[in-house]
Amino acid sequence: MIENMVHGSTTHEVLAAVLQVRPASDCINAGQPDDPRRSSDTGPLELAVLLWQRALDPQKGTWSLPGGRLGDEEDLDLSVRRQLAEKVDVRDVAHLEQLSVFGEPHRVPGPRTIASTFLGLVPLPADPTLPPDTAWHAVSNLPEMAFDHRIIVEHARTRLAAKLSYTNIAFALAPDEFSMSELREIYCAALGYQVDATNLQRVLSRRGVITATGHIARSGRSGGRPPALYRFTDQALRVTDEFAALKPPT
Amino acid sequence: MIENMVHGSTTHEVLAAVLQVRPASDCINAGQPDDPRRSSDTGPLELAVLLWQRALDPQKGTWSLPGGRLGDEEDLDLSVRRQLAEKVDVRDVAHLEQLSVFGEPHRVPGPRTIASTFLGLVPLPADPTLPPDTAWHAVSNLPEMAFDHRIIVEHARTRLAAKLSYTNIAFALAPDEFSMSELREIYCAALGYQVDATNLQRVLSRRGVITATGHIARSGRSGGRPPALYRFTDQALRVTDEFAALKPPT
DNA sequence: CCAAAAGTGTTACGATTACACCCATGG
DNA sequence: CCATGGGTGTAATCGTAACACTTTTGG
Repeated sequence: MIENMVHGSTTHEVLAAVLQVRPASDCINAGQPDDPRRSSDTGPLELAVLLWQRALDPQKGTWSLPGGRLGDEEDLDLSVRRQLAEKVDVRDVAHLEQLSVFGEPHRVPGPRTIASTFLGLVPLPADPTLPPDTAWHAVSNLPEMAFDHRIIVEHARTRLAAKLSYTNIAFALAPDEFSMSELREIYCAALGYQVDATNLQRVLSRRGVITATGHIARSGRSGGRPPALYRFTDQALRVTDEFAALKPPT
Repeated sequence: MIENMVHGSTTHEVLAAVLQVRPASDCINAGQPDDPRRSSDTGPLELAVLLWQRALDPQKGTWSLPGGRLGDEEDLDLSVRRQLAEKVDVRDVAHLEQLSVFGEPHRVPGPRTIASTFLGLVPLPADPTLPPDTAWHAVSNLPEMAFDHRIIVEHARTRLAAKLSYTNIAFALAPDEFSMSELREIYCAALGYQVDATNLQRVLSRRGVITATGHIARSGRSGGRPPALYRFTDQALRVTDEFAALKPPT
């Protein structure tokens, strides 16, 4: 590593908290096994983050966010996508947005490194094959993490929960087509509390966030009425309920 | 300027969009002179941003946000505060928060420079004496601006408007003590639309954002009942109404 | 026919907006 | 005593939460 501490010159890295709602059984240290009587066959869902384990010092053995040094002619977003593709073989990032910058002079050992952090979301059906040092971890039960990476994951979780409420950001977590029950479980996993499928349907429909496809799925092994399928109207982030209060006059 | 394009090494700057709600007459290019019959004696209020005019190329004559190169051992927030104090003599920043990072490789000429951008707020009574090349500009009527600085101001305005709705961020715009009419005008100026003082009172009181001081101001020259005075309960940012929808069960 | 899952409808509640009305002061 | 601004109260509206009830399927 080239040491280069000329005044005003710093190293810049990007770090991504890549989140996915996925079957808890596929995560390391999943949270408490919840409600055993569940609809889908895949087991309970859990909000998970992608981490790799450091094989070398500093902080050998702790878990880190994927990312790395920004290329000379590289845009920040593209750098994140490149590093996710190269280092952990993840190419299905449906949404990527900036979180904050971490710039404390000694946040990591060695030359001063400023980190731009990102939230990335991977939709449910995708299950990329990961390198051996890489794994999904339940956000509710994080391992010992390197440097300031734990805070970044917390930021990501908070941002996701907030945007689930006032944007269509769940498009980046859900499959193309889904039943309201499936979508409900995704919301429950991401938010960490129970959401009612009926009301979720009404809220998202009135805002135009989801659209019925007209397709009907087959009912599961245990019977039950076959569910109607929906899709997200847009595949890019859209704010749907901007103001919590003090709305502009109509 | 030291050219230093060693791989991975970049220059880092901070840029601040410093906003204040202030008498429109003190701003360059204030918006349309609104409603002439107004309460206060200072004239209509306007949301303004602090800019300095470039005396040299590149982009000579255009207006820039205050900021500059990050110091070697300097935290980002402190760097912003230092540069505001040194370069434009502003020390009354009541609130400072990160906006996004701009990292396109050629966003400015010369060596690659990544900019961390910030929103700063200055409360109303403060009126720092500015250097001659520096002035407040109405956000509704920005001059020709350098590089990507106009976008940054737009981000700042959007962020402020959003947070006025679900946080106590107005503490950083208002004086220590104020009547509801005064606060109403601040909200109107910052949001760009009419807000009702009665309802503003109720919303902010119920949330505990403002507290009555018990003091009563004197009525103005044109008579009228003397207004009760209030203050913000907290002098730091607090989220008061987190979820727009999909609230967690009680 | 019964259990399970999905969908529909109704009610209740909370928060905000809009607006009419009363209060206090200066001229 | 009247114009001006400040404060209080109430009704209307909107959106969501909660929950009971109906529909459709598999065993």
